[in-house]
Amino acid sequence: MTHSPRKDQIIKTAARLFSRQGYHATSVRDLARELDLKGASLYSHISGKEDVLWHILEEAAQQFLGAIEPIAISDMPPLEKLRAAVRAHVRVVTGNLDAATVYFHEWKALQGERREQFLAYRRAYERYWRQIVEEGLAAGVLNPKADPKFATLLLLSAVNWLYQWYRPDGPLSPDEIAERFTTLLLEGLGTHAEERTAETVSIA
Amino acid sequence: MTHSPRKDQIIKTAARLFSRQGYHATSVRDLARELDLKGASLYSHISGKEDVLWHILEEAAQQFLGAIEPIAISDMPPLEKLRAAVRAHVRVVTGNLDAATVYFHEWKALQGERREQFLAYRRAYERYWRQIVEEGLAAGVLNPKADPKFATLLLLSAVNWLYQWYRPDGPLSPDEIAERFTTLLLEGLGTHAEERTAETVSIA
DNA sequence: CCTACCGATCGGTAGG
DNA sequence: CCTACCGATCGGTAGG
Repeated sequence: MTHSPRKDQIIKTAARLFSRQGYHATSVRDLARELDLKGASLYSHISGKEDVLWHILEEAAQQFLGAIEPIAISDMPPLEKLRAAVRAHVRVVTGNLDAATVYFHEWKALQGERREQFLAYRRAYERYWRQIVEEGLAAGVLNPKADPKFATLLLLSAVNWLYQWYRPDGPLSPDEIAERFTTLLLEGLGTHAEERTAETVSIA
Repeated sequence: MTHSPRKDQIIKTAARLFSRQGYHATSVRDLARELDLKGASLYSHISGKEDVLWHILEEAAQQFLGAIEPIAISDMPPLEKLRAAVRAHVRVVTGNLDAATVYFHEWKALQGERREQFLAYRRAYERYWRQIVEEGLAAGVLNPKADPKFATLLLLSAVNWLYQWYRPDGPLSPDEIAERFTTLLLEGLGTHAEERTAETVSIA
């Protein structure tokens, strides 16, 4: 976006405060104090408190969409798309942890048209995931027993929960986290002992 | 708990409002209006706004713990425990959707000791899940490549996200949702074509 | 359960 | 970017 450096700083600081205390629990004066100025002075840079929230949410939404879109419309093999999408999502969350937390937690504070706009962004994002899953099913590289809606939900659940537990000082890099999650999701938590035996027998 | 019917009604109504608008965005007068009385009248039943939040959160925490504990300490086979735990969790969420939403979203509004107490409940709950996963790994019924911490995280992500999309008027019953999730998580989203071939060959 | 009221704080504006 | 200020609303209390 084309903000002044000061406005960027305000938005970034607000994302930190909103992510920790929540939008409603953070006052305009809290935000101002963090920036070493008076509450009233903020209003030469912003038009209102919700305006700040909107900028955080919109930028986060653009990041998520901008990360997945090129993957979804590319001609990678479906399984590669899935891996790339998880990696992209994990990178956005880990690279913008405050904004991502606000994105998942605080959008309900939006009113009216902006709320609709935000939900449209989220639906568009989920649609890309759904597309990738359906391609994988059509290509026969995803479990044919998986309902597309449910499989998408499972993927989104896993990646969307990341902001709850990710810590930058943890032992795994974002890409390692993505890799492990994808592998676990694709291979499954089970050992498939019964299925495998049955299949081996039937093949033999 | 041993509340008066009126207090139960207050807590239930508060859970509905808190889950929709958030704790900080819901005023004591909003809550009173919903109960057809004046804001000040609430204070003969409650000792403060945070008190109401605490009751919602504590009851939700007790429900989650009360559901998983008997499963975790039972002598069911590990895979059955996992299925039962998912089913129990889904039942708690779907049967108390407002409280569950508050449980996941609004606990940050708690201050001091109650916040610590709440986090202790959540850690205890996650520990039960971890135990079940580790039993499954030890018994050889879970994918030996799965890191216990990661596998637990994946399970919790899937079940914890449920409150975000579950609607009581949806097509699937809670137990059907649990069943599909467990199957998908255990079998995995992939087809395992490569692995299966490799194993078949090595067995043969 | 009510009326009446409290001080504190809210988001935001005026004017410089 | 500041001081000074606004009306509205906040959670909560007193007293009945």
